Amino acid sequence: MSEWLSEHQPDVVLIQETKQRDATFPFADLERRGYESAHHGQGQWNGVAIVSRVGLVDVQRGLDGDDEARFIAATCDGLRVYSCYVPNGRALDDPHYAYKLRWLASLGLMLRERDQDQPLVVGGDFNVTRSDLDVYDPTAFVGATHVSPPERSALEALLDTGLVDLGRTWHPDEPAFTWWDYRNGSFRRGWGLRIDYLLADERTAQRVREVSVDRDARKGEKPSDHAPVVADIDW
DNA sequence: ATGTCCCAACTTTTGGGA
Repeated sequence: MSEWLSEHQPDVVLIQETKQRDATFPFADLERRGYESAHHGQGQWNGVAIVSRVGLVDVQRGLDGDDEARFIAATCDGLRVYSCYVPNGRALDDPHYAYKLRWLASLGLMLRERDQDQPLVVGGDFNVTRSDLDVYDPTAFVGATHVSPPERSALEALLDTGLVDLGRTWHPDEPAFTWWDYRNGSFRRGWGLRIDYLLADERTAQRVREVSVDRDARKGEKPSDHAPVVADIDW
């Protein structure tokens, strides 16, 4: 993480699956590097954070009615940012899948009720593909989560509140995968999914210069199974 | 198509979650 910060010099970072309590989050290390942090931790699972070197105020932890650490919001230099870790769902007949749909609906309600004049970037691990272009082999996902119509509709409903999918807008024809399973040599074989998004309001989207997926971060020693989605915004 | 990784625990192996 700190190597990645040094190399890329981001102003704001949205992190998911920190998998720790607030007490162990490296606030001090990040501060030495010039970054303020807000963390909403839980323990072994979940955990979300926002790290910023351009200010960090008005922190909101948790989604209304949710008791898991999957949402944190803050304002960084006038830009409102959400860091979201959408429930995985596990299987279509698992209670966790119903929880996933409820969670997405709850985020959708919050987005519908927001101040539309407030510049906003909603980012994170959504655990949903928007379309089959986001899936390395749709036949391998028949009957699985991450591709089902209810999830995709729920994701589309978020965009319908006036948000732009920056990754797909800047890369309309290539998969731009963001996640590869640790198993099966999936990364080497190109078996990925695009499930991580940066969604911006239309005015902010117009100020975006470049969007990329940092695939290099998926290589090397003990990588995350996700690669960061990076947006360069002319702020 | 299920080959990894990590963590917790009634811990030295197993189960669960991603």
